[in-house]
Amino acid sequence: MMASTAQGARALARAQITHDIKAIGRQHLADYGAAALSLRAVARDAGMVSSAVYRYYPSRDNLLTALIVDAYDAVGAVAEEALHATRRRSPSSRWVAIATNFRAWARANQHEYALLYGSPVPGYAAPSDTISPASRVPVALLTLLADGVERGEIHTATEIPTPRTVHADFAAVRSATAMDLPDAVLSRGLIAWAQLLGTVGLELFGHLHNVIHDDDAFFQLQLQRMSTYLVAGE
Amino acid sequence: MMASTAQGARALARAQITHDIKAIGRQHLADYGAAALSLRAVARDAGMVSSAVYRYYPSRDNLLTALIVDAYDAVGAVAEEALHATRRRSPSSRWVAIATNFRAWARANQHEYALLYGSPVPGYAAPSDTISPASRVPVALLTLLADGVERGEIHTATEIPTPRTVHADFAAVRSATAMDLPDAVLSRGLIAWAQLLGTVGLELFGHLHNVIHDDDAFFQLQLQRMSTYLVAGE
DNA sequence: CCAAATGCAAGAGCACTGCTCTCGATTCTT
DNA sequence: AAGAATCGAGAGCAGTGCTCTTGCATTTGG
Repeated sequence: MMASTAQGARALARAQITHDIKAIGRQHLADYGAAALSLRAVARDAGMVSSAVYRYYPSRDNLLTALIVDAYDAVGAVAEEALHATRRRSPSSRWVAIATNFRAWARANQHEYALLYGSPVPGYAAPSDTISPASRVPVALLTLLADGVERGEIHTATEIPTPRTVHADFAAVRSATAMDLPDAVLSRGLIAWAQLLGTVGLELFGHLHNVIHDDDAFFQLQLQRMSTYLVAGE
Repeated sequence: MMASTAQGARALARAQITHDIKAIGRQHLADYGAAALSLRAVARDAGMVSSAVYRYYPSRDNLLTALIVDAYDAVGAVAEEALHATRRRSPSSRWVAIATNFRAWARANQHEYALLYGSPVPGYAAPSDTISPASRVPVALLTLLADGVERGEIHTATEIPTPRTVHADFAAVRSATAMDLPDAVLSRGLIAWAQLLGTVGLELFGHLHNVIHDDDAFFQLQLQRMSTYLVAGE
């Protein structure tokens, strides 16, 4: 009933154990993947019986959600770091920085990446507390674009008309983020975001096996093309 | 020991039952997703005990592989159909046709799509008999591009230099497919392919929820932009 | 044409999973 | 100090993939 800190020794122990279980779960996730995440195995590693874990996480999906939130925050932090470190650079090089960091995180945390951006685990519905951390990377991209628009470094003309319904959705994004992003820029931004997810997915999920051997150089090339398109349009 | 057709009545029954099990498995896959595909449940639906199924599919992963191959062939056929139906049209409208068909198939077969292009099921290594059906959609894209290059309808100039290692990989694709596709075109083709996978993934896996409401119009818009970029470059 | 070899379905069983419930023991609150 | 809340452990249920044995049916060879 006390949600705050520094309660009794019991509350402290509870916080510690809750954290430990999550850490072990994260290790299992990294080692064996989400589908192989077993509460019983985590319990064994934590030195307790499986039913005891249920005192801390009411279900396996609940633990998975905690890990998902952490992963979104981790990759979001990585993207934001690149965003801020490149404050004075051109929009295209900022996108290169963000995307490069994003891919590096994905390669270093393959199972987490699959959990976030691959197929959702069946029967699992992402709870609402995941949507805020999940939007950190997209927001970083939008910030980069808004900065670029403000400085006049991004092509904003609309060669292709935006359908009315999509225009309304884009307007909602503008008001929700308080960023001034023309339809064409939002459209290209979502193209770049989808292209990044697609390229990283192709690489990580093995679809480029025996086709592309120098993954680093290939990614860099594609990213260079895409970042040019992102700022200049076609 | 007889692999050919029309052997005894027993061999016929075996082929029939093998087919039936796969059909039930496909139904379960469509209904509940790959991770929930249970050999025991399939056996129940087939009216036999679980151990009997092992006479036809030596493991769950083996059945899954059969379903994956079928799914790749199904989506490959859909892409090729669009390719051939648009033989005389412009490259960009051909890509629109292929991508539209691809997305329609993905929406109608969400769990299959997740199985093919989402995160790979953990512990499962795609056997080599999946790579040929898996390449049907990419090959359709390459064919479209090669046709366009031959007719001079695709921008082939190279504004961005291709790294040596990637150039070698691209050259291997050229010789393997016997298609004359300049580096720049291959690079843009892989951008379009990744963008398609990314956009469909974003939509199907719920990442555009509460952001984009008119999925059809949005997809069409993005596709229009991308197909223009694909043929014209930036 | 009958006997041996083979194919098959069924059942039991092993080790694992998520999850629930009960039962003492510890800890916190009053 | 007494009562209430919390905790870890254990047993148990229903489910999973997979293996092995057992008995029956079919196919094949002499």
